[in-house]
Amino acid sequence: MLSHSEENYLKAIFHLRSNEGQAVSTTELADHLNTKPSSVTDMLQRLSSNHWVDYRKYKGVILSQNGEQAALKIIRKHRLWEVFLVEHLNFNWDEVHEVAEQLEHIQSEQLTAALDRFLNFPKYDPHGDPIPDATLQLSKRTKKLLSNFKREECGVCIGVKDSSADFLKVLDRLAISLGSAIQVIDIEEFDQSMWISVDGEQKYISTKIASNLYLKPTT
Amino acid sequence: MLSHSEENYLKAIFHLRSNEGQAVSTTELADHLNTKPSSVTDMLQRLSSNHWVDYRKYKGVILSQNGEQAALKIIRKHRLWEVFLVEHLNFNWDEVHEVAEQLEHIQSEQLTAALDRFLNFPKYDPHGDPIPDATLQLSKRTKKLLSNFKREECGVCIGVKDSSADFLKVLDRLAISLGSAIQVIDIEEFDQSMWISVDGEQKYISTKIASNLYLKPTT
DNA sequence: ATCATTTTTTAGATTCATCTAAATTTTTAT
DNA sequence: ATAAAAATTTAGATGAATCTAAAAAATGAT
Repeated sequence: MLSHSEENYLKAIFHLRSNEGQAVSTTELADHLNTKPSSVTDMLQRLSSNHWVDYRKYKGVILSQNGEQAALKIIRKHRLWEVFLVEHLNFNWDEVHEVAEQLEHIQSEQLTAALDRFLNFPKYDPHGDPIPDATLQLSKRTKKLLSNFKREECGVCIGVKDSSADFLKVLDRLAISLGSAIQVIDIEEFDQSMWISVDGEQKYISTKIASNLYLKPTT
Repeated sequence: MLSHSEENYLKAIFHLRSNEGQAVSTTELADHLNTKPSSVTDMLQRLSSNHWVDYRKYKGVILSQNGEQAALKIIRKHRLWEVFLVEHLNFNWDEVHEVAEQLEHIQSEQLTAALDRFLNFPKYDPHGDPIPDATLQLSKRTKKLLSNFKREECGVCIGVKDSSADFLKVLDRLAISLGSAIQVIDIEEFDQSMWISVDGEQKYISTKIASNLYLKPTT
């Protein structure tokens, strides 16, 4: 059984290892976990001796098979709880993280399964991040251009295709930023320009804007 | 901020101090918490130095004002989560405790308040124990004779008025015991004898039985 | 290629929560 | 009232998770 702290380390390694396969460095982990490199070294040696990670002195660390499964379980719980908090307890997006950080450590397979069912097996959390399913499979994060969305579809802004200053300026004026929750309200037949809601505010955007915004679908 | 362990001690002292005002002994606590008396002494000294309890060597411990408020907060969370687990995640009564023991330590006033609202401000948990409200007031535990229940009312068996062997024998035959969930299905006009459901099983009981069974209302 | 800088590890402490074993205090039974 | 038994506390250890300071290894700039 993993301690809270061990779980947090595994999760951090998972998140930092986005750059697939690359080992994560001691300092990176220390920064991410708000701790000191020496503490990280201690913990990595312990996690390594229990085969949760593959750690080599001075060379950094990657998750073992076991470690990755454990990390995915925690991420699954974290994201399920976020869905619960937002959809059923009316939390805002910025309020969920801290609480989900605590809830993700609750140990009960039964609880996780029941929560998943209660929430109707959601595929994405409120930030648009994919939720590992019961078998810990992460659905491919399908980043889609807003212009490919249909009416009613929801997503979260995760990036831009065109990153020119001009484009960023218009996004700023429209109050569209990383993390904005966007739903397509209607699409003009005439030119495919869109009526969308951005964090609850209705806006109108041109086709060119829509075809340069990447969203993660949340529906 | 209290640690998990400190919270568990406060809760244990609260529960054991049912015998109002009486100090709780080291051994009692050790038994209840599955730990050793020496560990209890250590913890009591620490809790005492932070004014959570009033502890005197060899004389036992009682909660301070602070300590009692803290204990009530934990109990409030525990019981709210039990309601959630049973009513929304389809847990059975015997399955909730272990998980609620974990959930009760989640720190978030916002979460507790939102959960309370989501559950529609329940007054009793699934075992019939009262849930402290937002101001930590415990509603008086109204133990009622089953014979005073109306149709549809629910309760949990918490004791008997007549404790003769004859009475206990008939209860045993009817599979009614401490903790049984009872709902009144119908009451015969003729003699006030009752059709009830006991843990889901329909039973018929005499007026005399009904007037010797104490229940805690859960509705 | 070597030396300065940066990163990482080791060594030694600290705090929390627990333990066992020994000492002390309280209770109880004669 | 006093001795035996029971309960409680103290003393000394341990393991987890952290820290600071010092030592060691890797990196990178000339």
